[in-house]
Parts: sequence; structure tokens; C-alpha cells
Amino acid sequence: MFAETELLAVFRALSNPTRRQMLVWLKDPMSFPGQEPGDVEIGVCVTDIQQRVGLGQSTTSQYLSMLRQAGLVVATRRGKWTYYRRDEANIARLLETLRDVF
Amino acid sequence: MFAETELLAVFRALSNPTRRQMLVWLKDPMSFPGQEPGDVEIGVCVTDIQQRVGLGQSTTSQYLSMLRQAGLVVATRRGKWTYYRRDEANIARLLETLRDVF
DNA sequence: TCGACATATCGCGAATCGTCAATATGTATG
DNA sequence: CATACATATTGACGATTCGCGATATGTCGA
Repeated sequence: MFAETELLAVFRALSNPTRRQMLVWLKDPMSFPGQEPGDVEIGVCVTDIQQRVGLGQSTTSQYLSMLRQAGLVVATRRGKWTYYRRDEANIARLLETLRDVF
Repeated sequence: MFAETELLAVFRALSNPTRRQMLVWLKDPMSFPGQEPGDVEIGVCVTDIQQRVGLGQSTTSQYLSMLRQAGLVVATRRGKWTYYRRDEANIARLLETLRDVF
């Protein structure tokens, strides 16, 4: 299951509408500008996400870091870029936990 | 479904461990001290909940109010007491929404 | 109506959040 | 190595949250 501290990180992360929006948008990586069909599996880079959410670069980076610490996304560094994608397995596990706990 | 502002209230409410604990404890009203078998359907009064969470009376009242505004519990006034119980139907609806959205 | 009791609301200081600009770190390329 | 670029970290500051004590509101019984 999820430990109390993990649940805390999850709910804190999702208590912000922009961070929730990020997670939803990442369900469809191709909807981001500049995404090539081959990039879907590795995710979307920070700059592309930033363009879409319309916040500053540092804020975008921090928000993605929070989502990662909450176990909702995973980051992959490739060259200069860091790609973020949803951690579908963990999200599914989380939804099961929520159903069991609440 | 749940509107954006409703989801915000829900995640804000659940981003606090004590408020999450309250919601879980309310699954079993009989586990509170001073609960009579006939009280299960109406819920648990604020004082009994406060005894258990160990916070101040005002904080307990405010936390329950937040859970109510988030649609997670319902309040019933009877005499001097206000009884709180889970809104199971709405919680189930919420879990469905979460499964659809995330 | 008065006092006792249950709950809600108000006002406060400390801590955390939201967001940014500035700066640091890492990485590829000339 | 020097430069440019992508991302992460830091510092700042107003806004919000946490939890409390004090106080207000509502309800019952004498």
C-alpha cells in the first residue's frame, strides 16, 4: 500500500489545479507542441510543458519535481533534456489504495 | 462529474493527515467512545471526534466543516449536538471521477 | 429568563504555498 | 576549454494554511 507520508505527498501535489492539469495533459504526450511520434514513450520535456502551462521555468520544474516525488510521474534524462511521463502503474496502484482506504 | 472547484476543495481537505484520519475513523462510528448502537446512522458528535483526534475544539469543528464543504461528510443537527457521518454516495462518485480523470 | 453545555466563528502568530527572477548545474558542440 | 542551451536550485515576498484561545451562537433544562 501507500505509506502515510506518500499519501501526503500525493494529496499535496494534487491540491494544486495546475499540477493536476499537468498530470492530465501528460496522458496525451502528442498533444504537446513539438512532439515527435517516437517521443511518446519517453515523455515530454520541461520546456514543452512550460509552454503549455504558461508558468515560469522554475515553477514548472518544481511542480514536475513534486509530481515525481509523489510517484505520479517519472523523469528520464536524455542529453540536455529531461522528459517526464506518467507512472501509470503507480497511479493505478494509488487509485486502488484510495478505493481501499476511503 | 466533479467541477474543478469541487476537486480543489476535496484535495485541499484530504491534504491534511488529521482530516484524512477523521474520514477513515468515521467509517466505523461504533469505535468512538460514548456511541450508542442507535447513533450509527446519524453519525458522531463533534466532541467525541475531538476527543479522538486530540486537537482543540475549534480546530476540530473547522476541519469537519472543510470535510463537509468538500462533500465528504454530512452534518445533522439534533438538539445541542451536531452529528457528522460520511457521505458514502458522494465519496463513491468521487472515486469514480478520480478513476476517469486520472 | 438564566445558566450550562455543544458547536461555530473570529483573530492571531508561525509555518507553508504559489510564483517569480536570479543563479547554479549539467550537457552537447565548436 | 568556451559557449550555448535545458533544467534544477535558491531567495524573495505576498497569500494561504495550521492550530490555538477567545468569543459568539444556538439549544436545552431549571
